[in-house]
Amino acid sequence: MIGMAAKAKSQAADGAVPGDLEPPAKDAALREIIGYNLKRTTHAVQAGVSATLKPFELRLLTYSALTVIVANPGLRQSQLADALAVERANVVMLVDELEQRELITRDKVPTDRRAYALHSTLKGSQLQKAAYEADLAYQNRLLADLSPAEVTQLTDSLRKIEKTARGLK
Amino acid sequence: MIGMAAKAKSQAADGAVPGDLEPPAKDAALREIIGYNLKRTTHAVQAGVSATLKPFELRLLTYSALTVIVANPGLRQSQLADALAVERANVVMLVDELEQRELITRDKVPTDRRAYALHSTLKGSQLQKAAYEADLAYQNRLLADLSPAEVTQLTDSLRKIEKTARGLK
DNA sequence: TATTGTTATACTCTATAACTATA
DNA sequence: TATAGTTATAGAGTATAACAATA
Repeated sequence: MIGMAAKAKSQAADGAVPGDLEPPAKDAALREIIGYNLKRTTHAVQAGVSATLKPFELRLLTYSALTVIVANPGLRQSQLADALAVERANVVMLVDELEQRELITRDKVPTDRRAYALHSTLKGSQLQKAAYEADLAYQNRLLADLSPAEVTQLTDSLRKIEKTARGLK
Repeated sequence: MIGMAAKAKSQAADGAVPGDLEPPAKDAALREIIGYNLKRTTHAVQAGVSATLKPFELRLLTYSALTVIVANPGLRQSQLADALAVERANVVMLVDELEQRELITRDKVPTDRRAYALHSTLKGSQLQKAAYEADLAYQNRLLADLSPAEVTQLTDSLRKIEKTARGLK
């Protein structure tokens, strides 16, 4: 909160008040900017997810990568990059980290000697499962104020926007 | 895209197929994770907004800060930090940058010699207005697939989630 | 020529801790 | 003591460019 008096709050709700020296609600100017709402919400959620993942020694990205690998055994690094919507170059150290922790293996592909096939180890699958359950529990708390229909609507809208954004690029 | 055959695509849509060697849809494993959908969408949108702001030589944060300052003349740096949902320390260089570009002024507050009151200059207001219009135009393209009701619902859901996330912290 | 993985580098956003000058 | 602004530092996520090996 921006620390304003109740008086200023009601003024802000009434719209512009000439000579109003108190600032209006903190994000009034950003309220209509969808990108900023997305950013604020994402940031707040990510802080929670990061905290949820901390006991598993996973970050957002390592968790996401591990989840994709568990669900898609044998995929290539470039496919993982696509799935995570980041550049190939940025998954290298990610995969290094998971491999060093023996959560995944990087296996040579006989038919294409440039490529690696990624597989989770048992340890990796187990860690992913535990982290995933913690994440889902966190999400349930996060979405407590939303009806199932609202959640569906939300993810639907997010995907539409993402698709449009990538298309515009 | 993860570069799969149409065959694999339809299999993925049908659910798990034993012995399926093709990876399923790229984000299938992440589909139910609201945090990841938020992140992906936000990232895609931010790339677009950044591109939109580039001609004005503004970044996401400098644009957001300038917008808040234009709408809230005289606010303090700590209030700006609150409005942007970042720590005080992180707005210092932001404000430095805007001040050096003569988009805002940092004025001493007579009643509190620790504080600065932030005001946009004419140049700053004009730049903000132009950038804001470009941003709104981009948003309109971004939200083209959504009905007004969906947009309202989306921002509503985002705020609910943000509030819950900050409350859980 | 195009693609897979890699290295190196840099930028943006953010947090934390410790400091100063006020209040 | 508490607050406003500051400095310094670190970490996370991402992009770009250039390269070797292979297709």
